[in-house]
Amino acid sequence: MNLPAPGSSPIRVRFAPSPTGMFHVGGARSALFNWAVAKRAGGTFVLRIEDTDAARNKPEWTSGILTAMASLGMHAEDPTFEGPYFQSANASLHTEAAQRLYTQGAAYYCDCTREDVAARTANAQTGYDGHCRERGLAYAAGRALRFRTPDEGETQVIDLIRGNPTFLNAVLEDFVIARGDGSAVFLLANVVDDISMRITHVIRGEEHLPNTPKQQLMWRALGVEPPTWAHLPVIVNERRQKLSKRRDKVALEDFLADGILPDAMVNYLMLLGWSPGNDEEILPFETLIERFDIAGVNSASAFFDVKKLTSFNGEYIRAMSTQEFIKACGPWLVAPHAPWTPEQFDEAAFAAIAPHAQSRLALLSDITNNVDFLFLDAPVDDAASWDKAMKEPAPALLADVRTALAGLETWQAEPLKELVTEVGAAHGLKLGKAQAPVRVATTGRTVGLPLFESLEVLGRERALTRIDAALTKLSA
RNA sequence: GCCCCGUUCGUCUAGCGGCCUAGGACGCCGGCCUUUCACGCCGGUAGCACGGGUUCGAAUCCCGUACGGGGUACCA
Repeated sequence: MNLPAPGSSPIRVRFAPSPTGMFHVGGARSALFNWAVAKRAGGTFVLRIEDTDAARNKPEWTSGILTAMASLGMHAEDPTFEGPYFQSANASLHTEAAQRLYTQGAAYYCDCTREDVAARTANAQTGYDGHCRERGLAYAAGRALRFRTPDEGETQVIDLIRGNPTFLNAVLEDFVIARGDGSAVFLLANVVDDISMRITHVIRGEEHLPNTPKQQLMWRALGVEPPTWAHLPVIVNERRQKLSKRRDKVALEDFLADGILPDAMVNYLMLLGWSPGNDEEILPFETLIERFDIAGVNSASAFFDVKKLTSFNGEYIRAMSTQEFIKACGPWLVAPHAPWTPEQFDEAAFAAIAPHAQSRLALLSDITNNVDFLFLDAPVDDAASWDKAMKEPAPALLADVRTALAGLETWQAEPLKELVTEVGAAHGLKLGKAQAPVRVATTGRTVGLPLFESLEVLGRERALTRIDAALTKLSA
């Protein structure tokens, strides 16, 4: 393991995800909070991949984590970013530490089987009963190493978020720190890694809080003062259960693939469990970092509200320049998202219509349906829209519009609007009603981008062809 | 069972003993604007889990209760 030179930076926070093949939004928030703490304090952000189960780990999972973090602005190129390190690379240090604890008398070997323990402790309130504590067993294959927890006193955890929870040492069982084959378990490995990387702040999910007193005991047994902890509240679904990848949508990449902008995601995630102050919520990441205080993070679990995320996204979309917006739409203008071919796509037409789309989208992925009428040979066939718009007096109106359109001098939004207004009036219809059949005939849908701007971009020829097709369909 | 954590509008939160007639944001509802749908603007709805204390005064401090969550593996 490639360790940093000592004394290089005052604060070192570590983010330690396990590679699972997907980057969870909860993990993303945790990474962001770690990152913010490191940045804010001018310290170092250390990324350590907990690849303990190397057999099940796949290299692409690790790169997936790196890619996901980079998409949110946490780049390995950043001078305050250190790593990634791999837990598996530190294995020899882990077993050394276990050895040391045994030599010191802080740990002892135990040959009890799970069944033995269960039979003896059936009615007890704590787990392991300390059966082998004083037996003086030496190491032998199959014997686990247990940490000798104190019988009295209490262990106080210094936690920036939840005050300082204290645990009675008496209820801490003598937990296993190394398996029968000599390898260290996660609990110990973590402590050894954090010590060897000189971590000063551990910010992680609250599911680790009950482990913390055990880890603190090990830090001290290893001769090092424990770090400062911060246990983040979990993120829950609408049923108040911890977000699970089996039942909930939690993959960061899924949200990005749906057209959530990374900046919007970062902004939203930073506000889950924390608030930058009284008023504004939409703030650039730099400002959020400036105001961030891990001690101000709430201790209650928070619901991941996709609606609010989406609303933020809409604001971010509207804040972009037209050029940025056009660029951001890129992925949704080609297959598999778009139903048209590259040959059918018209860059200039898209650029012309883009500003009208930008002001009304909440999700980038919605761009496809909004502009498909420009690139498909015929408007989409939407029966509901057709039935709604093509009632009487639509046929007669459409025929009149068609005739007038053919003779229109300048094919531009303003004159087009005047024309439909006039024809509509002749049929006793306000523009709101009169535009509907024209819209459905040319775009296929009852709702969409501003009609006359759309027609302008569509062009006279295609507009007339489509209206003719609609008239034919109506008379059939 | 045992241990730990939590509880302010539906949701995310502000609040850290008087500024609270509890503020903002998302959602929802209504209105304006309007070529549909949106955007934008204006307005509205709705909350301190419950019960005891402490205090001149409590959403804020303490103790219970209830309800939620997490942990309790030779998993991570």
